[in-house]
Amino acid sequence: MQRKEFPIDCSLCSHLKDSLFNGLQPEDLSRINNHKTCIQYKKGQNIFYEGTRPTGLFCINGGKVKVFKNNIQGKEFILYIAKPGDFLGYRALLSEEFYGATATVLEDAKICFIQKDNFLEVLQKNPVFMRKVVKEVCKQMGIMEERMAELAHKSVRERLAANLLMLKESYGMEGEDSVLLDIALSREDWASLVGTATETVIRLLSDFKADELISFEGKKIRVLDPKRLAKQADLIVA
Amino acid sequence: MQRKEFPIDCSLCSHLKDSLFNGLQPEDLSRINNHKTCIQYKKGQNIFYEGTRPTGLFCINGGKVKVFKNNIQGKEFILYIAKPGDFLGYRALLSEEFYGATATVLEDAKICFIQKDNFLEVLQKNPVFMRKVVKEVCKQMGIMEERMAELAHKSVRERLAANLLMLKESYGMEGEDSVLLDIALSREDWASLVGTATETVIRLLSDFKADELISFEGKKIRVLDPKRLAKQADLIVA
DNA sequence: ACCTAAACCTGATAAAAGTCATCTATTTCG
DNA sequence: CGAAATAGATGACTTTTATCAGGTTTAGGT
Repeated sequence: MQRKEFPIDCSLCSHLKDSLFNGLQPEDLSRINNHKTCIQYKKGQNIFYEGTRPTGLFCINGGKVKVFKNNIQGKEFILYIAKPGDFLGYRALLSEEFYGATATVLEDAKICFIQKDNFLEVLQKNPVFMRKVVKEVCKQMGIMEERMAELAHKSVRERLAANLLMLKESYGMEGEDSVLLDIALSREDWASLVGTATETVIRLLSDFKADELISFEGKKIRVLDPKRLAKQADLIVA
Repeated sequence: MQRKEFPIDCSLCSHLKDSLFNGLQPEDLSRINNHKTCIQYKKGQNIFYEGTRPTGLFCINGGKVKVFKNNIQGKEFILYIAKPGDFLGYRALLSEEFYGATATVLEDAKICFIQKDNFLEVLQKNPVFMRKVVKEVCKQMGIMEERMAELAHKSVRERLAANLLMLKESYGMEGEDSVLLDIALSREDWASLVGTATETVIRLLSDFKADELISFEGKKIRVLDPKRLAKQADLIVA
């Protein structure tokens, strides 16, 4: 498990514009920049573990990461899939708790780590940044509330369709007449995301494929008919 | 629908010590105090509606309130049950979105309303208070993540047991050898909380009663055997 | 107190989804 | 390259839970 560092300057980071650090004063950004460590991770490596104490903030520069909880039987439930520009691990950092979930690399990643103190100090002395962080956290919470209600009332089929559309928003690459989800998830990961068994996901994805709602492209999925997929998701009983 | 106001001074409020306003500078607290309106609500009245724009913050002085989302078929899912000292509606206020849920009074309530501007200004000029709010929001988020994973992987029986224990923490009144849940929820509300059908809740509660895990006391539930209930909740397959 | 509506309960049935077993395809790695 | 491990797929079966339909009890309003 080698830790390969790579050099990068926050102010030149191509994901700065998508990040919460966007708009930070140059002096604050350089403070962040000067106190960070950037490491390359391979698929399958863990960034942090549920039950451990956060010591800083992770900022994704490249690759994809899943954040999940394990239940007693070891079944995963995926809370988020993070992409470049996203912060990782700030929830537990700000609530001063242990990590509530584990983060594992889905696709080879470059991730910068900012020491807790540096991040918190920049946060404290910069009310505008603080306000942005609060806004983002509350927005995320709204998304979670939505997802929770779905989990409570929608069928697995509906949830799978909803998740396909959700990933289309974040990872969709527009083709002509269809959208490729630029993220390689195993059937097991799909099951962890939707909250169901792997076999059920396999069956439902085949159904969707048979109905020409999606097609498979290697490990990736192409969304052929978002509208009909939305109908599957929305429980439009009609 | 009469709006009956009642007079109260924040600094003398018996729930101040449980509230996020606790520790606020006297001048800030008095600013909040001077710009609030306190109203009495009857059971069944709504505080705010999903899809509308927040104009301020609600602070519960007495009674209980459920915050829920409605799905397309009109089935409710209860996100929180708020009690005196709790803030209501701050999530949407801080994320600058419309309300994502509806709030309805479960037990006659006294609720203070603080105009958005006043709250936000006190928040902005008071980094310590801001930090407390962030901490609380992130803590809530952790709770939601936990609940979401439960929803994804636990059976209805387990979730009902878990919710009984959860409400025991917030509303439990210790008796000798048992704990009364001091909150009157209808079977339908229990179903909305657990994420299941009303009939299923009825059956499972009867089961739990037959197993002498709980007993009924009017509309309230007495927890007789928290330990065995925890076993029901925890999915200790063994 | 009485009437009505709502809440609560029970049983029968059906649908959804989980589990288990097995088999095939695809990676991975020595 | 070939063996082994992992991922994907499919069928049979079981369990869980929702739904529907019918009851009874309780609560609220006049």
